[in-house]
Amino acid sequence: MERRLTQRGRARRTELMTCAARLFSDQGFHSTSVSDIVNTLGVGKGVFYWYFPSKDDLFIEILRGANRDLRRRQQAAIGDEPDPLVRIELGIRATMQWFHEHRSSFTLIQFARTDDRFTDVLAQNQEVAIGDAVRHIKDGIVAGEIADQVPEVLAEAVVGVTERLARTYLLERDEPVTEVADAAVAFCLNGLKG
Amino acid sequence: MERRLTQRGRARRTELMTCAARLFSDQGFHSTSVSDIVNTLGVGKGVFYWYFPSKDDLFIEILRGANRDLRRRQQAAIGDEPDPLVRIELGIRATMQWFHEHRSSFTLIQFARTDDRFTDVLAQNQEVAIGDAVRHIKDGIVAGEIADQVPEVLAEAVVGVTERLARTYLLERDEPVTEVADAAVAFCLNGLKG
Amino acid sequence: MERRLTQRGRARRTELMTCAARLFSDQGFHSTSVSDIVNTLGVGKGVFYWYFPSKDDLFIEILRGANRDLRRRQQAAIGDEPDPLVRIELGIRATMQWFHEHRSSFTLIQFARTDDRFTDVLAQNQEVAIGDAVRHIKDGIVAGEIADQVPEVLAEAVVGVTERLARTYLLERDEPVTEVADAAVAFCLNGLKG
Amino acid sequence: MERRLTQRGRARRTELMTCAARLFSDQGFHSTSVSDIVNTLGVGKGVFYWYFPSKDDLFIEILRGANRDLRRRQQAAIGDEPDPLVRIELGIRATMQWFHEHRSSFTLIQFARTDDRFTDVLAQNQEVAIGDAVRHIKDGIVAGEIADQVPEVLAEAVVGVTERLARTYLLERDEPVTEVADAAVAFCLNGLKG
DNA sequence: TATGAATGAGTTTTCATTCAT
DNA sequence: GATGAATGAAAACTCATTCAT
Repeated sequence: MERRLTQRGRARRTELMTCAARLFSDQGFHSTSVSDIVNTLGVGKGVFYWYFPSKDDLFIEILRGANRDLRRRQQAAIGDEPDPLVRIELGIRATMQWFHEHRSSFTLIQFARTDDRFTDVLAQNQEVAIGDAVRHIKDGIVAGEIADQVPEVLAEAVVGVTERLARTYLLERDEPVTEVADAAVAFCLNGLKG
Repeated sequence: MERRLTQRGRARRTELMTCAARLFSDQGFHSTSVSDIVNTLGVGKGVFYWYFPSKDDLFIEILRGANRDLRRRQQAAIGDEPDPLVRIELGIRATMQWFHEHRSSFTLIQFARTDDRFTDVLAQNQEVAIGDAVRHIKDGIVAGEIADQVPEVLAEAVVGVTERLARTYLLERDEPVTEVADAAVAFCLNGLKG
Repeated sequence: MERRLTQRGRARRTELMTCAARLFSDQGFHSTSVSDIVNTLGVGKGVFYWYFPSKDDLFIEILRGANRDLRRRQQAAIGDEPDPLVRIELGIRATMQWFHEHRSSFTLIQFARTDDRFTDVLAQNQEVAIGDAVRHIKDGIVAGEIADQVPEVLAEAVVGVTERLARTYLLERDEPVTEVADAAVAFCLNGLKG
Repeated sequence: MERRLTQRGRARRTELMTCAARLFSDQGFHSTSVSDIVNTLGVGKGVFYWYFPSKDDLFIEILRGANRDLRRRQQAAIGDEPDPLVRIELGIRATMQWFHEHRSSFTLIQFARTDDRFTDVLAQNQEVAIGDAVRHIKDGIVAGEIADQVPEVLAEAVVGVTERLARTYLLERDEPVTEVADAAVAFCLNGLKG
């Protein structure tokens, strides 16, 4: 049942989501209990269930929110750039930057992939993301700048490189974003050109 | 405590590991209880704790075993091939094939990355895997066949592409291994050459 | 604290009681939360506690009201009929009719009997009801129309028949009231005459 | 999943059922928590869930067991008595005696009627019980000893009288069984003869 | 070796009630 | 009078692990 929230209510809700996202990413979804969350905020346990029907639902909302945000960032970065290859480059860089700023979200997405209850949400998100990339790649193929391969496969490859470098160098080793982005861009553009 | 096992004992142990691996990958590590495992095998709960000190330990052993197996496969595939690029190609293909044959292991590795208790084991495994790839890449750079970039970064990129394509096309969509491997190889070799 | 209510206030109060009675009888007392009640009416939770000190109190009031109503109906039906047996018959018929029109109340009374918190209220109600019947029966014995047995026991038997037939045929099978009442009357009058 | 129980296991299971039945009937089903049950027995909470999948299931088993027992008692009492009216009388007396000895079961049945989760079980039980009575009544009608009315309705009336007198005089006032049974028999036989 | 039984801390969730605005 | 927010004790249930036999 959708609840009508006051100003204060909306603030609480956001507070819960932020707090939970951090705890989930730090200790893992399963190791974070609802008690952990409400204790961290210093509120009663009922508060949680006033705003979310269940722990799972909260997690799903976090996932959805993260994806919405990432996509917004990508679109903003790409703007109305005409060259498909440049669009892809801008997309990779924006993604890298966003992962850098939202490490916790990154971890959550990784986890969500391993639990049946969340794979659906993820699948929807992925479809959109891959769809975006595919459009640019098709443009690039038409323009003769990208090898004539199945665009979707190329898109997956680009995403694979970006995510992997982000995890290893941004999350685990905390290296400078720009350099990591440079490496990803270089590898991907070469991979695409064929 | 290391236990001295009889012939039959070793068989039981393996049976437990195989069964657990399948259940973990099907339903997730957390959703699979020790009871699930022993019930599936139709044995008592004591059996489990006779062979493994804890559920975590069992999982770690599974991970270790999987990695040992994958590496063996890669090395066998590469043999003493002299050309570094071909070595990389053979490695990618062997990996793809192995993922195809051991889907469940793939899922488990994905999961292990999201839980602090297992990241250590994974890190060790990864180090070895990346180390292998790095050697080939360095050879390739020396031979002038690969762009002069940080070899480790390139290795990560290759692994990123391989894993991603494996997950999307082998696990989720069950497409023919060879084609997926072809795509991975093509993208990676281009990405490496610069 | 007795509250002085405005016109509108009394309406609200009645609305709450009616709504709660329906929910209690549909889903059971325990399975109906105060939230359910106020949500059904589309009001805030404070409203409930403005009109009733607690959920239990509300239920008790509902019980009292139902009984008051039933008794009024019986008395109206009996009027100043002189023949004791006819008085009993009219009472049975009125009761049956009332159960027919107030199924939910019937269910609530059944439930109340199983919970210590409400048995007191019920006991009082029962005493009155049995008392009424006992008077008619005594008159009947004096008039030689009813067997000379302990009047209270006979009264209980009559109530037993009436309630049972009401539950089985009115509530569970929704059969026509008159026929059910006929059957109850026939059995009871025979039972009484001895 | 059906569990294979040892001697000791079966004893525990019975112990749990007996204890729970008593607590349910003393304090009510809802007011008795699983913790109450296991604490009363001085065992851990897991024990409960080792033997029963849920609190509801336990309750259902108790209901089924009680009914099985009551019916056995009725059949034993009736034996191969040829006269239908005497059979009914013996049935009423046996029932009364059983209610006397199993007060707690009586309360439980009353409660079960008010909760949707249990009405199914009850309905099955009732069908059997009414069916038994109906057979005797039909015989009685054929023999000309019972009024020619719908047998099922008569059966319901008999049950109504028996239950009501049992509740009022055995449970609430603890009067001697034989006298209560006498009263029930007298009223019912008269009611049946018409 | 193997089994069924037992433990109990820990988890998610519910809900009657109170409170600040 | 009325609302949404907050409380927190208590409930049902889970499950890794240990133990007696």
